[in-house]
Amino acid sequence: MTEPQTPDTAQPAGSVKKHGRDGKSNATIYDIAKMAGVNASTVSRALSKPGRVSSKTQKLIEDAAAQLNYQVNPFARALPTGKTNTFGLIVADITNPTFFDIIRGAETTATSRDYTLVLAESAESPATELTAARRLMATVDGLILASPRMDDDNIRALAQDKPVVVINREVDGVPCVVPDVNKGISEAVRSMAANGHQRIAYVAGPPQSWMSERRWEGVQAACDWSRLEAVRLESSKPTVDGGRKTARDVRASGATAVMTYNDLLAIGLMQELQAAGIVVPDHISIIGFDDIFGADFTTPPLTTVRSPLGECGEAAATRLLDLLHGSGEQAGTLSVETELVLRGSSGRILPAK
Amino acid sequence: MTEPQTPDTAQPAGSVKKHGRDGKSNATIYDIAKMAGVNASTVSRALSKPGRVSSKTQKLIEDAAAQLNYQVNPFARALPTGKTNTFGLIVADITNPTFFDIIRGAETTATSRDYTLVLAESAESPATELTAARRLMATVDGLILASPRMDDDNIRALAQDKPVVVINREVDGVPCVVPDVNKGISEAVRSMAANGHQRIAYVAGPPQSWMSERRWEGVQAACDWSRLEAVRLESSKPTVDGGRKTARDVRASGATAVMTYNDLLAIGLMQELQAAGIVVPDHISIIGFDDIFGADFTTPPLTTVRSPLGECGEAAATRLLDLLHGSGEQAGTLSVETELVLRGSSGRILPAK
DNA sequence: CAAATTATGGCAACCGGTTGACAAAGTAGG
DNA sequence: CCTACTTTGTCAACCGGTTGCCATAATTTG
Repeated sequence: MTEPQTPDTAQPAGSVKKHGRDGKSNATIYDIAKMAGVNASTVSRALSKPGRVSSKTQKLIEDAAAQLNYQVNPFARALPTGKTNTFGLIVADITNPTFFDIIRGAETTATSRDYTLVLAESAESPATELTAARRLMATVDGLILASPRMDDDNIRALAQDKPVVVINREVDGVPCVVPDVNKGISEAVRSMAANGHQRIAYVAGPPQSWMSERRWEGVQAACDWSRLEAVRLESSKPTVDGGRKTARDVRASGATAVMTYNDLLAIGLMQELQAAGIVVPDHISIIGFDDIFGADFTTPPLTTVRSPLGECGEAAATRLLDLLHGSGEQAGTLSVETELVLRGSSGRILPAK
Repeated sequence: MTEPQTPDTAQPAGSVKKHGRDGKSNATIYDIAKMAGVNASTVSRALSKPGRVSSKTQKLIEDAAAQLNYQVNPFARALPTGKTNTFGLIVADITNPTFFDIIRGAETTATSRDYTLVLAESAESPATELTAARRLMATVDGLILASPRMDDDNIRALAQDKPVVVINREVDGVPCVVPDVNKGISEAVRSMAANGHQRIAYVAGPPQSWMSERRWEGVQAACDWSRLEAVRLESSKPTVDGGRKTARDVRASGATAVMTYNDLLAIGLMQELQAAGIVVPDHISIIGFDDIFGADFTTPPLTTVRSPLGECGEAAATRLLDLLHGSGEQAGTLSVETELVLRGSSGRILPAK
């Protein structure tokens, strides 16, 4: 359908030659074999199995290859071996800055280990995500799922097929890389306790977000420990706009400090509160999560619990690569530390006047 | 070297079976052929050439395929055809938010047309960029270069091989998608003229940036037209930090309004000026370029000349896909409009006191 | 110096599709 | 009813590597 039929007359005689094919097309191992006077299989071995051929034929072949500017055809190689030197990364939302660093971390690691990164997005939809994953599965050696939205079962099913590493969520039986929120949260809560806050609100993220629950649990636990009161509020969407819409609930909650599921919510909330004349942090403290790009653009700059997202991306890619090369653990969760980044949006509350 | 030798004893008898291969491996067209009682080539035709086989065998085959949960092997298909349904996107810096919309635009378009996007980064280095491009060339049907740093000649050489589309730069003989800065700039300059500014500074970007020069030319032209004075300043790096460092020069320049090569510079500059007690926009107006994510997080929010980056990504991908399918222009530049986004960082200057 | 090993290269099958050439079957036209 | 023209499906070659098996050459050992 989408593929236009190519009528036999498509290639006008000796007309302008466009892409590829023209003359010095790509050299194959057969060309090298001919030039070096050996068999193609010898060339194949010389080029992939070190030590399998004598050093002088090796040199002969390498010279010929260099001269012909040879490059392996990845498809021809992938066909018999099934290996593509490629892995996939699926993120929930490409424009969400949370994923910027994850992508970069994964890309850097991939390139440095001579792998290619294929990127796909799920647009926050479990169904799209599954489709994308299935599609990628065919062409990659392994898959990284960052903040996946699909069922645990689906993830496990995928992991059955090829190595899969999950970021930002824990799935039984699948290797995961997850920021351990507790350290960062307890630092944050202690800081708030020290500043005299007594009642802390947590603005939750999407209901299907595993991480949002962990953060809420962390906040509750830390508040318990510091003998503060924790209240939970919901948000419509984990975006700046969603954050604005929570302002009303936040004020109604009577909390003097707010932690939000992510920085986007925090920024939106702060904008809305400031627009209503509320001074941050004098009247209310705001703390986000993740320390995304732009978190310090605000006035005051946002205090936040940083997750080392770049590291997560790297770690996940490294783990996946290890898995592909036979080393590395089969499953289990790798924790990375979080920490409080203290900026201007949190502090001591001003005595009510 | 990196590939661990697999000793013959690698597969311990009937041990734990891991990924793939185990039993219900992937079905091939041969399996379908057997099941449907036809030849494999008939299956191939039924599945790709619509109308080439009778409707009843078609149905027979489709049923069998569905039952076997068949999926084409992309490599097997790519080998004879050379088509991979994949294209590459190389950006200068993955963490630069400028590129995120481009990436998303390209990814969305790719997915919607059933293509897969492969992402690579050049880390702002022409050499790395070229390497990445060469590497990708082997596995993709075409390539998009966003703000490429390499020579025009290298780009043309790549374009010789497979379709290439360039974003944010004009290269002779290669299809390009470039925001036309003039409209946005003249809106910006007129706005400043109307607000009584007389002397406008432009903070330039990296010397090898094609776009930075266009913007400078645009600023000059617009200032000429409005009879304002334009002065040019240099920056060390096009980042927030680089922006901070230009604050001194900006103050020394005597300009009351500043346009910067990009939003990052503008944000850094604004932070530094504010830290020195200068009020934006009362004492100085600041206007950025691009309208990146986070440009409205600042206080005051940043006025900026928006480039529709998402559209650029989409347009580039669309153009590339058209090229791949035989339609579409061979070369030439597609302009997309820019516009002024008026926010709080620019305005009337306060009479010096 | 012959026999036993080992290092090296060649042969051919295979990975899973695609496609040109052709034969068999079906449909029309005379 | 027979020839001419379409359909529809089969055959076989091919894309460019990889790899098990075997034969020969080189080297070691007795």
